[in-house]
Amino acid sequence: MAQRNQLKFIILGLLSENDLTGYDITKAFESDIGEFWSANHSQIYPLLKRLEDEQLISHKLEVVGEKLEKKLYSITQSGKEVLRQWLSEPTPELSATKDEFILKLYFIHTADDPLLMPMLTEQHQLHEAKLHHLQEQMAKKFPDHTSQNNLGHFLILQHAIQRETRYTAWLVDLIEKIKTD
Amino acid sequence: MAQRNQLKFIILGLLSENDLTGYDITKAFESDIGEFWSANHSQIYPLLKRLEDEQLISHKLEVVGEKLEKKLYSITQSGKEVLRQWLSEPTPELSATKDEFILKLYFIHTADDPLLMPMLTEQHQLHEAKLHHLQEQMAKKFPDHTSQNNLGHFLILQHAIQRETRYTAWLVDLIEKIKTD
DNA sequence: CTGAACATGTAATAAGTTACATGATTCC
DNA sequence: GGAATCATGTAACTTATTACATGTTCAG
Repeated sequence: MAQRNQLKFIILGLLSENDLTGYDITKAFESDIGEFWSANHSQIYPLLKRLEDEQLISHKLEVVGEKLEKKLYSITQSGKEVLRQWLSEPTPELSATKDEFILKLYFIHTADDPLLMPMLTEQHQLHEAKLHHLQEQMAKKFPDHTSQNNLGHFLILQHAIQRETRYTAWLVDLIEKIKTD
Repeated sequence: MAQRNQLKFIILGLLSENDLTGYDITKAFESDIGEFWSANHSQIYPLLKRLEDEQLISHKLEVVGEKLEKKLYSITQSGKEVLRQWLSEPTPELSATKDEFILKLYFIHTADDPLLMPMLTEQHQLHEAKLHHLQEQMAKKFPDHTSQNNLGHFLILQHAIQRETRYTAWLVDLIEKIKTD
């Protein structure tokens, strides 16, 4: 997808919370934010340079040990404004979901197709695992069931848990129905 | 996204049901399949050529009126095999959802942020409209509430309706909760 | 001392969007 | 006759993935 550079805003958003290195940002996509967005380091490092050229962020060097230099990035005032502008803009596009399993399902025409049941059980396992993972994240990040200063993060976890609960239940129903055919 | 060419399989899948022109395929992404995938004609026409080079599809010319030539594409035996192979492969990747609103929400930290409520009401409208649209589609495509020879299409519509119902309910809850704060 | 994790980059390629470009047919 | 829709293509650019490439630090 060549959509209008959402990654740029994610980086600004993350830097608005903490100063981070490119590596830290890469890691963020493997945990927290990875629940609902992805990016590789090979995309992140060049973009950090570009954002610095645009003066939305700046960096200072931190030396670790003998010689390893880390670039610790901070958001600038201008960067904060760009971030806030993005947040305040309408978000009128409901992008297509692009779930490969759903795509495949579209091309299964009858309940007796031998490919159907394996597909359903595979997805059931995957979504149940995802659900458990999300529930663990929720328990870990919000142990007292309140959002504190992280309302957004709390809400999207809650939302994702609801989504996966619903997805899993749909698959279970379907598996039952097709079994008893 | 440079994911492993799902569009290729969508085209093969569509052509396995009917012979179609590039224009027909483009239109399919604006209706049916557009609920859960998107593609532009500028991506479709070159890919049709490539798939023909790979001998997965072939075309014959149909002349309409005086001189307009349409290319009506058909799937080949080899194409059918490639499609079936794709369908039978595991689908172990739960791709990140990439919902821009969810992304923005992540960076809203407190319930009293003035940006929050407008975001929620905007999304509520969008998702409610989407839900209605899906319900209409369902009523139109499956008026007798059975899937006939289109199980897959029926199921993904059902799934999408459940998803949007859940999404809308979550937003309504949230709006209520924040209002009475 | 060694392997895992930290840390940063580039290159090649693929996928996707937006804009440019043209012409025919059908319906009113 | 004119507008909407049908029909097909290319060009320029951006975004994203995979692979290549290198070196440091820390924990056991």
